[in-house]
Amino acid sequence: MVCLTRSSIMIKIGDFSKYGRVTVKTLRHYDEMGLLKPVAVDPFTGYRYYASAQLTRLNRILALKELGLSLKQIGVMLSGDVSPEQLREMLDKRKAEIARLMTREQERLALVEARLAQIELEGKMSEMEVVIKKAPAVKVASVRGIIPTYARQEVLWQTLEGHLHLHGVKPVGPCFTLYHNTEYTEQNVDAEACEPVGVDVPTNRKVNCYELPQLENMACAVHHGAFNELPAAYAQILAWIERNGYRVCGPDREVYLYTGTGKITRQDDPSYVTEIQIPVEKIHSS
Amino acid sequence: MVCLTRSSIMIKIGDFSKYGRVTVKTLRHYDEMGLLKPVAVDPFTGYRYYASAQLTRLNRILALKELGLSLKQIGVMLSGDVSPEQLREMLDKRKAEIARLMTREQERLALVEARLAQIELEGKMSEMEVVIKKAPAVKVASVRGIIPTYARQEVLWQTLEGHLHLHGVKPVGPCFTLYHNTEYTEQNVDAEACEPVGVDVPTNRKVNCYELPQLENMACAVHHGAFNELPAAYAQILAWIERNGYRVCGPDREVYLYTGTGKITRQDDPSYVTEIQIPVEKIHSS
DNA sequence: CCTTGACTCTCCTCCTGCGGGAGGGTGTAT
DNA sequence: ATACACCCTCCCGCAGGAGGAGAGTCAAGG
Repeated sequence: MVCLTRSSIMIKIGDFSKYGRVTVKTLRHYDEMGLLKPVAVDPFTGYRYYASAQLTRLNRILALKELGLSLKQIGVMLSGDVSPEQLREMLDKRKAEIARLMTREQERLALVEARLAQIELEGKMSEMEVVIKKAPAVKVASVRGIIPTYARQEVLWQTLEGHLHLHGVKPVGPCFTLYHNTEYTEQNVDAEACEPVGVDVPTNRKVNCYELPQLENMACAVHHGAFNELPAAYAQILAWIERNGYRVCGPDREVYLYTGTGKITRQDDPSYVTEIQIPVEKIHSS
Repeated sequence: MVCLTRSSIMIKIGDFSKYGRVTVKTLRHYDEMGLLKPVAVDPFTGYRYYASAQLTRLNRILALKELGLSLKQIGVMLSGDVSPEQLREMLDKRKAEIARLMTREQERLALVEARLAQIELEGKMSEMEVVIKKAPAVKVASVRGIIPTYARQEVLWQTLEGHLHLHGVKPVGPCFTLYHNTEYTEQNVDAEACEPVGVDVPTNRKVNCYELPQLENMACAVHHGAFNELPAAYAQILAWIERNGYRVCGPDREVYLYTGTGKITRQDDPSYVTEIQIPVEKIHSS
């Protein structure tokens, strides 16, 4: 059945796998990878024969695998031509990787717990999902001004689109409004109507053209419905931001993804689709 | 270039991928998985057309993916027929999984740091690898006794092998010695010579036959060299055990994987291969 | 109307570290 | 001679896409 000690110079793969506590499949895999070649292979039958001394190398492989290193990295480390400095470098890299993974899992844990808390509270999943995304840099033409209420943006848009039409420039993406108020207000809103453009647009007293820088962390959520429901949507996102340990760190955007014919005629069209994007940063909980 | 807002009821995959900040590949993948089907597919060209309202579902998917859930699980959750209780159960399971993963990574981090410390200290990798392995339950025939020194085990082995030969029983694996001393000693060693057997062997005053239970955590290392070098090997393993937060918790085994002709004639044959197995348990560092 | 360039489609392969199984040869003990 | 336990080499599958080949489509400008 199992080979005896005295014949151990030529161990068949099954016995070697028992001594090393790994599966036969694993040994064949390591052979194929070049990590652990049997001392002999019968040229006729293809049988692999191992020597007990190879358990040392097998253990080395397993020990490095315990550290979470890939088989390829292990192969490099065991290839022999690695200096202690290189070795230390690899382990340092691995250490940083583990640290990254840990913080990531930590965040996930927090997210899951926030979800669970919400389910306890409301008995269901939220109907609005908030996701952290990156906003790429974008060149915009814009008109900024103080408007009496959120609903009264027409003057900004008319100025902007007239200007673009005049210069024959077409937007290259959905338009959006930037809200510069740092506190919530119902009146005298500091708003900036923006159209993404592909080329520079001549500016004047009213119309600007510049590049919005890339933002790494935008809390984004899509609102599907009338504009007059947007405040409720904002409230939900802000609650999410607070629940998940973030803080608002800049002007938020309201991206108009679908507005019917393109002319905003009513505030209460239920088919409108708007994305709210709020730049946030992580609060460093010490 | 990019579709304008007013035509957004039929968004092509490229634009939709920009709005949702995912790759086109990902969208196609989700389509194939059945997670997010476009509202329309041109039957002639195969072009996928999305509606901006589908960003809601996309965000839901991304939010759940952030939690580390698999696409399959997400599919179940979004299928609609999941009660809040089931939902909570799934999240609870996920939470436990994250916790498991975290402790695992924690351990890995400790292992990596132990390695790094060792490299700092010795300037190279250890030449002996220690690995934690499971020892399966094994039925053995054995002879136990107090022997004057480690090297003087012949009497035990002669008794045991004579008995086995008498009953025509052959070992089914490499033999080993169990050392029962709880403290280190050079003299009057409490040793037990063991041969794994497949069937019950008649016992007598000297020879026992019983099943060694399975052990979950054995610190294992292979020594490749003469028996009189074994004390140094033990010292290394014990150092490893201490460095890595374990504690010895039972009698250790010395497994004779290769002993030349099978008759131990010399103590200093450099081709001997011996595995040292020390049962350990994790110290709960509070 | 035609071209051009940007999109889009459907395959196909690759990545990690093996596990499972098919189909077929080996070795040894009875 | 015949079991029966081993061993071999493919090949597929796993998660979540990335990368690319080869070919078809669409819209704008000349």
